[in-house]
Amino acid sequence: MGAKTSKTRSMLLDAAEELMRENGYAAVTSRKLAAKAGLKPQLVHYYFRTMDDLFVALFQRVGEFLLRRQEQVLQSEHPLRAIWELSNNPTGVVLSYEFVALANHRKAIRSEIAEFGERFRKNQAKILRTAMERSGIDTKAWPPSAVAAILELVARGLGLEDALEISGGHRELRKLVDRLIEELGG
Amino acid sequence: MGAKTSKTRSMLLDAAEELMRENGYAAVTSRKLAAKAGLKPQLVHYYFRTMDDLFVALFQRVGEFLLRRQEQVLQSEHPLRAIWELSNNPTGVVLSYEFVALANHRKAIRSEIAEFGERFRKNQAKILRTAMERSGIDTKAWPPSAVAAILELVARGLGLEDALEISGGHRELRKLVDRLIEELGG
DNA sequence: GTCTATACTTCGATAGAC
DNA sequence: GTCTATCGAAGTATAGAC
Repeated sequence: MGAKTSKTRSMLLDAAEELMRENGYAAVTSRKLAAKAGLKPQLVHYYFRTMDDLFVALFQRVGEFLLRRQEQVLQSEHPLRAIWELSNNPTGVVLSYEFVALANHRKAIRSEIAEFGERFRKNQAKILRTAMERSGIDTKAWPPSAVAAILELVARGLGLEDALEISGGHRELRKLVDRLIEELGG
Repeated sequence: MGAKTSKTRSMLLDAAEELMRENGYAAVTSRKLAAKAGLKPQLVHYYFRTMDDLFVALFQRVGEFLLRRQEQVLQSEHPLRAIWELSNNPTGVVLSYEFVALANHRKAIRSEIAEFGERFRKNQAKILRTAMERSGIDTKAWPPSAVAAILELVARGLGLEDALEISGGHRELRKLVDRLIEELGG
């Protein structure tokens, strides 16, 4: 079993991330992966016992990256807008839905995603509560955890529809969100 | 190439739908499909030239079903609640995200989904506009197409998170949605 | 019109060489 | 610690029998 610090290992994760984004999780096979990284297929199994292990390792890497980005949001001048843009980013959205599809039938991935999702949501709610109290919004009528969920789900959903080339209502929706963020954060 | 009316053909589609729901799109292979339906793998290719053709046929079947359900919503006593429940339904949500993942890298599926998505969104917006005007909501400040998008994205996102066993903010969110639907539709 | 025998490609994973 | 030779199972698809 290869070392976690190995350069080769992180090259494999890079290739896996790219393949997954471009061609979906089903395209992440030991052979295609190795071809992309210029390595032999068997090496994949040296660094990751099973393909599931590889997916879990990749998800953890992505998850840690997102949590670091989220901490930067806390220090941002416009936290609400930063939250929105973090979840709306199109390349991130496509990758995240690949993991979701994987999670639908692989328990190891599902529990990773669930754990990350709860943590991420909790942080968002905390950031939101501060911003809302500062703006004098009634946090009883609009619980920050619920608003955080709406904000994230809409941002991600919109990004996904962009990737799928669905655009109905998007112009109006973006304008509406802009206005609401302005009201909440201004 | 087999007849579209064939009993065997629709059995294959049934099995494909079930497999996709339970084990994800990658589990829909000619062999597994045939095993589930008690048939020979080669039969899959008799009724559907390629696996992509099968996915497209299945999506069209599901899409037509949903559009029929949507028409019933029009005649419902509580259209807003009916819209919400149509998109929030957990078994439907899981299947729909499998198709989304497929669409990320198969053009034939993507254009099917895009076409369906636009049609569905447009219908929702029409239902919503009627309901909102009846309740005296300002449809300039709240464009029905944007509200339709929010409603659908949140409903589907919430259903998805339920399937993934993420629950942060859900209780508060459902309560909030209940209240808003009440205000809009009461 | 319906189904099967068969080809041949690609898969994950292990056992063992360096 | 790093990488390779190799295996058996599973994948799609076609050519041809009934």
